[in-house]
Amino acid sequence: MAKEKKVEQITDMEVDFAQWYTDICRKAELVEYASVKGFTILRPYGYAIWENMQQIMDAAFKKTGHVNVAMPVLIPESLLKKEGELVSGFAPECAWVTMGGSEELEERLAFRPTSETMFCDHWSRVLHSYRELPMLYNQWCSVIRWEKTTRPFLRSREFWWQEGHTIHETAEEAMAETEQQLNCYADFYENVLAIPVVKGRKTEKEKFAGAEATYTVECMMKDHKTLQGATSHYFGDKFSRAYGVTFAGRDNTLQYPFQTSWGSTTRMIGAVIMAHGDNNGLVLPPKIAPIQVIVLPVAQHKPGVLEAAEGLRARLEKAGLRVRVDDSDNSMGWKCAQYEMKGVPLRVEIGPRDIEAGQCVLVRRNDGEKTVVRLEELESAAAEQLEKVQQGLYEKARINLEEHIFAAQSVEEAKALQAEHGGFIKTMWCGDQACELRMKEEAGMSSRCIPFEQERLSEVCACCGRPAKHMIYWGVAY
RNA sequence: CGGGGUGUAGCGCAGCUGGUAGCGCGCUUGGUUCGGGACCAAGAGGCCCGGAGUUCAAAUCUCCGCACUCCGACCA
Repeated sequence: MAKEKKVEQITDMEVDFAQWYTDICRKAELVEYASVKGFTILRPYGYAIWENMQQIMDAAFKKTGHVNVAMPVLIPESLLKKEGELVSGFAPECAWVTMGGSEELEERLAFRPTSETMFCDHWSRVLHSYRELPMLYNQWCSVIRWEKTTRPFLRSREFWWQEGHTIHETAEEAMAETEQQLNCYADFYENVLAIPVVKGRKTEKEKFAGAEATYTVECMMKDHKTLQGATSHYFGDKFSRAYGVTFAGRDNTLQYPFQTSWGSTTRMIGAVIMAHGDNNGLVLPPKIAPIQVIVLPVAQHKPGVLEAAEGLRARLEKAGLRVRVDDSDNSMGWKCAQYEMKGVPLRVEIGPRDIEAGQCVLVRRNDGEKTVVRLEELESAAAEQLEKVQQGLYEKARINLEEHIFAAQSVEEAKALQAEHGGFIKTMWCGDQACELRMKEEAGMSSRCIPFEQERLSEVCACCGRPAKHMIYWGVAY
């Protein structure tokens, strides 16, 4: 008989996945609601996860020649309006500033929902020659989109992200950049977040407003709904023409550069929660965990125990790990539960009996596996266990993805498969938006992407029976 | 933006056949505990979401807002 749980109980995911998710966000102290609807506060523990993500991604961006900049938060309406598709895409969710002090503004100013317009406006002034290309810019900031319904990390009216914006001399270079950055996201998801992805192209209906093509990494959550992980867009020269961005080419003719943009957001924290979390709480991949190892002294009042625990902390820190000791006088059980809730990947237990035996106990968060190790092997053993957590998480997520991709030959079959299993339903598709709308209408699924890795499931579109152009993945998305 | 649910102590809730508040956890102090969510004692903590009504009297009844939450539509 389980004891009554008294510390911050969270709802089981099988009972109510949405409530489980919200419970983790709040009780692991990642996020708190702010006083304006749809706005959230990233608390220290949640922000620390974001900082770790930022550090790793930022280093990857810099390695491929990108530099960081900071653009203004406000966009004049006239500037936003220069590219028609972008405006119609984002206008419905813009927040506007209409007053400056007590004066009504001549022209209202939009809070940036995304910054293509400002990058273009800037480039139209500073770009002169092909010699200055490419310009590989990125910015870390928050943007505002007036969403109707909001959920922590997954959809809020303000969210933090990075937006990369680049311009290139040729279309080929810009396409290569788009692909490179998509791969950068895929690598980050798989190697850092331990979440496997499906790479592909968005349909016309789902692509970014104003883009010529949008590429995406799609992931599978534990409730078998899908999440768009990050996107990379190819713009051609559409925006540079709209914003008058020009340069003198090698042949001294005036030319328009080719452009890309790519973004990833704090939604990735939501992805981690729903890809790895369990009924005991959050489970963090070691590479982004604010605390990678929690050292718990057992019977800490006994002489020598706290000192031993501190010694382990010092050694692990020296080995480059993020480590904490909990020497509060909460019970052992409470502490175990607490750090499980917070998703700390590895727990080290040390008590009088261990000290006497010259050992300590390592416990993995993802599968509860305990390993007794000699004290002198602590550093290598901890590193090894953290690696096993990373691999264990990826492996479980990979199986969850692979076991939830189903092929269908008709809308009815697709609907039935989705209802029974969730996941990605793959079908052939003629490329017609009418069929896409029908799938949404009748089966409740949107197109997620046209995977790069194509299969020939049949010769005809599952919706209309006409000749098929692509295999496409459908799903219920966050 | 449509449909449901919920707003009372930090958190979870009770009180809702009107008479200005209570329980559990947490918090503070002291003590005993400590190998998986400990125990005893003494405390601190509330414009009962907001605004209008009805009434001698409103957490409770009536309207109107607002927020959160879930399910759709829209979107990272």
